[in-house]
Amino acid sequence: MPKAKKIRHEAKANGQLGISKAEVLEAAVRVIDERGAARFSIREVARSLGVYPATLYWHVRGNKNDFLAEVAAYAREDFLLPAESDGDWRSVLKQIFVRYRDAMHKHPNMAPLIGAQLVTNGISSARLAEIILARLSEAGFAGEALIDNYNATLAAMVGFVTLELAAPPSDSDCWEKRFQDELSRIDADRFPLLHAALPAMANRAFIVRWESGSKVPLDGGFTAYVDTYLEGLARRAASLP
Amino acid sequence: MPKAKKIRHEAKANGQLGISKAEVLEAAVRVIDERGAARFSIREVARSLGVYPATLYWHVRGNKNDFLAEVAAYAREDFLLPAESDGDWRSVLKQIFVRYRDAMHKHPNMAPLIGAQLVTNGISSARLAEIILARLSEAGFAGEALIDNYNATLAAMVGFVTLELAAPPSDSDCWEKRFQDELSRIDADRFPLLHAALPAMANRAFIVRWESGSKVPLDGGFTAYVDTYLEGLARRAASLP
DNA sequence: ACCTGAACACCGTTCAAGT
DNA sequence: ACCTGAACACCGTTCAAGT
Repeated sequence: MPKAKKIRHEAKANGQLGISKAEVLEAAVRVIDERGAARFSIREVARSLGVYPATLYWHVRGNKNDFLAEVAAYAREDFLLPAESDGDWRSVLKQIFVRYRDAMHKHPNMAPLIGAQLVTNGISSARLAEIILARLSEAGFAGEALIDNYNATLAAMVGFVTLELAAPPSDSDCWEKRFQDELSRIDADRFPLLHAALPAMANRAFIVRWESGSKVPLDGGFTAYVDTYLEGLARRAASLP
Repeated sequence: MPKAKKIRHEAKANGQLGISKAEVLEAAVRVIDERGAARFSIREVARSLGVYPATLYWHVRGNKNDFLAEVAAYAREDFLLPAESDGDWRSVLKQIFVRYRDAMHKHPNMAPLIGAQLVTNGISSARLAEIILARLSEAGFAGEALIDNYNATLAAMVGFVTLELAAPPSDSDCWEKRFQDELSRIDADRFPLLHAALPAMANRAFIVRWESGSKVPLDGGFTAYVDTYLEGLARRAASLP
């Protein structure tokens, strides 16, 4: 009997037998948190549970892609705690934006997955949709404009964080050096503004950074982004017929 | 001599011998365009070039992740044509947003990759950074606020499209049916607004859609998103000291 | 219903060897 | 410099068989 199995056997010595779907998904989240989405593998999840790989196919139907989609949906549901916040629509939306970002920063390796995954799952997503629809209605949007601004707002909520937490290509730091060399060779004549701002921007701005937002958060950028979007939303709501 | 090799041998019968790095990256883009990022493999790229897998490791250093990062950077550079547009800063930024979206809609399978990839490469990215910095400066932003709004603007440019073109989990349409069933069971008491808007929103809004933006573009949402962001930016610029 | 055990096709990556 | 050919460890997925 292999070691992992033995551990599992002891852990399950109580009445509970077998493994639940929730356990599988939680284990998957743990694997992604630890190793990153790129190095995620079904066999690794199985190992961490002391179980044969084939077992997981019983709990989660479909292929690896479907598996990841369910993990993303589960995580989103798990991370997005109830947002029963009060205040006007503008401050509630801001709270939701901030809360989503906070949640993702606790699981940075999940962010790209969730951002680039189409599937959503069940109740908590419906609750989120309902809240956003409610606040946009309160702001004055209706009909087709309500739907358009719902899509815009959801994209705004998820968009910044997905980019902010994009993963660097590999763990080796050799490319970081090459990249910094490239930056130092940016032509002051062709790119005067970029050249001038580079000391302040290096590793703190898109395109010229080499570390992810999990190491170097872009707080100022996020605040500017949210405030700008909500300011625009308020202005456009005010000019509705 | 295997078939793919023979083809390649004939194709290279002219003076040109060997394979270039650009050829490798273009082949990779083709593979992603055709099969999607999830089903991308180094061996498949090698096959499409009539070459041994090991060959690719000579042209692109690092592992599969690094390979994908270079493909994403190359594609971004290739897709983002020069944007020597005239007009005030607001209309120029809008043009850039629209152009980026158009480019991504031509290679929808590349969008999630580019959106979730940290690495950028060389000149065209620097040009993009310079243009955005120039237009934001023109709007009145400077110093730390310039950097913050640069980050916000870049995220705004990429964010919506990344979500819009998120990939569905698998090619099987069985989950689409299950998903639509779930939608039809949304509780009208708990989610009144969502329930009411569902006929108009189904497959046309985040959370309640089952097809990607490559099949069902979210044009109205994108327009609302861009106009809202730029309106906010203009207002905040106007109130600068 | 839930899991084992083994099998198969495929992939990423390395490396010595060729030209 | 650039590519072959083979090798190895690992993975996704299936399936009959167990309980």
